[in-house]
Amino acid sequence: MEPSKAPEVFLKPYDASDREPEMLELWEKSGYANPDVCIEKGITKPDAEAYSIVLPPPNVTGTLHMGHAAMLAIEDILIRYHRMCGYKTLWVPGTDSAAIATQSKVETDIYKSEKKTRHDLGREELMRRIDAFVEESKTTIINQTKKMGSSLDWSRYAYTMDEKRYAAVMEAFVRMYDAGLIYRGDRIVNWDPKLQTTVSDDEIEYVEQKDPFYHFKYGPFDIGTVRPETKFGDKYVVMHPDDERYAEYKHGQKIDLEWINGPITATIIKDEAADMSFGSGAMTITPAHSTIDFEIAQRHKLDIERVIDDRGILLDIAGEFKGQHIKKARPMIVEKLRAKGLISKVDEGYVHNVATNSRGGGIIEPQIKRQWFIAVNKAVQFPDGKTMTLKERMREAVDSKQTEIMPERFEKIYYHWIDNLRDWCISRQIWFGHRIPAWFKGDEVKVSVESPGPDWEQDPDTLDTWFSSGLWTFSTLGWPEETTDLKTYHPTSVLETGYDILFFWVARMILMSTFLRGEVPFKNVYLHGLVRDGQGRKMSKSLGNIIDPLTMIEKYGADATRLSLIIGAAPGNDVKLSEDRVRGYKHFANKVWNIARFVLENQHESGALQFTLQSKASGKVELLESDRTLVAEAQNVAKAVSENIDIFRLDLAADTIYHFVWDRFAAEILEESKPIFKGEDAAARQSRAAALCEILQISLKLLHPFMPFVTEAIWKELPQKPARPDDSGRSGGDADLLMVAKWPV
RNA sequence: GGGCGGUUAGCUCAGUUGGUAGAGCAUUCGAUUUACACUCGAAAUGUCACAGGUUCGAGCCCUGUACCGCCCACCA
Repeated sequence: MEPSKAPEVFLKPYDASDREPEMLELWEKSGYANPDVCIEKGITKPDAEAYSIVLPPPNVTGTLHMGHAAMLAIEDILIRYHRMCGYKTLWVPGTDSAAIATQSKVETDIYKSEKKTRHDLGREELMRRIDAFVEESKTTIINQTKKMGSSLDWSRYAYTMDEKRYAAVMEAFVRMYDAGLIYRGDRIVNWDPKLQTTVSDDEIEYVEQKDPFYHFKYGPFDIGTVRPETKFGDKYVVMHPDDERYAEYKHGQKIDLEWINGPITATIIKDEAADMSFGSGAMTITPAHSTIDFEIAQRHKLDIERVIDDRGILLDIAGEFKGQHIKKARPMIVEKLRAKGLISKVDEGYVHNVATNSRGGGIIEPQIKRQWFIAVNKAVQFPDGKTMTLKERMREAVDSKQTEIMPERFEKIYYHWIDNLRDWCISRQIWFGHRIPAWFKGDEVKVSVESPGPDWEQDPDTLDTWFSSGLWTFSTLGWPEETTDLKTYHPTSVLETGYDILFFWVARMILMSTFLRGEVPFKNVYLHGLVRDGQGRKMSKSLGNIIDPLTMIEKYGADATRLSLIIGAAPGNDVKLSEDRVRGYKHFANKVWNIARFVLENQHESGALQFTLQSKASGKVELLESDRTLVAEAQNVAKAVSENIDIFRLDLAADTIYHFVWDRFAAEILEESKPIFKGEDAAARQSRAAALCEILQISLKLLHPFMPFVTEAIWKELPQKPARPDDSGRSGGDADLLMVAKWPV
């Protein structure tokens, strides 16, 4: 008996760079990433359960890095698995404007090439430049995203600054304002003197710094500071009420003393904020430039006076130092105090944390400013009738398990964040972003989407980028319109993202969704780890240890790149990635390819692949007992893989199928088959060939979510697509593309 | 200062309700035409950080210690 030939493509090793673009085109043409198409073609039942993920939108102006690649791989696995299982499956793509980052990038570029600042250009011109930059660079990230094999529904693409999302942001602001959740007030905020804008608490990064720590004689007290330049206005001495060292001083008592610019009268304040164990236990306060001092001042209704302006220049109160920049003034002030004999001691090398703007900004200077805030401690009524504060609601969402965070340990971190949450400052003084729908006329303020009249001026500020991001799960689905998409796909099934943005984003989406829709934005939060280099270091340009996903895709294929990010990556744990790892999985792709070749070369024994799944129904060929056992084994693997995916253990799922395919199917089952095919027993040959076909199919399906390209490429070469054994959910038999074939469980 | 995670083979890591220590990569030796050299087979390597405790039995549970990493925090 002559062996039938496998299709000729199998005579060469699998070439990912050759086949992947072809598969991408097949998928794109099919439209199967769009659930509406799947329903139309009878692949998905119209009343099937929905499964949806909204892609955390990458920065429009960025390029794809391994973190994105990991995110795309994980989400695509979940999506492809559920699509194959028959769910009405939607994965919504989008990009983010990343306001501050984008604006400062464009500003920097302009300054480099033209020596012009944004003020030279003006607001309109800068916006034009930014739009042009965004337009140019967004195709880059979109194309790179596609190369990973991400089965996103591009017909639903959203951009945070597009018309619909913009409208959603305006609507959200107005509704929250009307509900009394958004207010405008003078409060102490984080001011970035470099970027000239406020920054939210979460965007602050503490950087360790070494500075001299000065001890001053402040009347009878010893006070310390690293910032002498803020001390001009200090006229209150604060100490703990229980501090026995200062028992003789009474709250409110006045003391005359000599200070930087002459004699002043200081007032004693007893407050528990003073730490008895730190230094002398006594401190002076600068309420206008320190959050804690501001709070003390408010508690005791003390005077609050600004010392430093928005650019870091000393004000009138500094006397002879007025007009100086704080950096330059500091040594001069120290010198003067020293000359007056007011310095008692200097500790060089005092290590402390300095607040900086994590978005490439400067050192934060707390300032009192009139800004827009979201009140997190104010009780309001939610759409579902509940009345509570935002904080309480955010806690409840997770506490009640409406939203489950995985790995579970992150729930604690989430609670901790909420408990320490203060009112959220949402206005920014940068130009690129969503405008605040507030209108001013003299002292009057009106909040509305449209201008109230010709003589009203719009608030020049823009919104914190996370305000719009908070709406993302539902603004992408059409909110505020009550669209079919919104009803079908919200709350979304899973929010999958890196653990580093749990606070920035996840918590804010819960806030926005519960308030504006009365429901959580997602049922599950799955947090993946960070991708690091082979030695566990962060990937960075300066270390030169960046592994570029696109390079890996070119060299080893997207399938290999995906697997390298999945296998061995336990939920929430960082992944250490090396090129060797990616290479190893390329070998695996080729292995699968050759398994298919071997099976196809022997298919003549069973009268073509179509036999396999039909055999039971038609009764044409009876599998031998031993072969039935082998098929059952593959089916058990399918069960194990499914169970692991269901609990987000993609690493274990991938590991299971990997080892079954290589160590069991290829190494043992195929090897054992060789003598059978050489043998004289025709029934045994036929039965074995049929079993191998069956196992191959199961394997391809199980592998497909993890390595969609090579499996789809093999599927395409199957001489005859296997017909489906049953039609639960789909009318067209097993599909033309593996992407929508029925999951084998 | 508070919290979280980690410590298992040379390297990177699994080990899911406690039951004789595992994988990949790397190393060494060997093989080869009914798939695959992007292959196959075999070998070697471990006081599971340390010290106690619970248990018939602990990598796993409890207590403590050490080191590494991360997050949070307004010590002036």
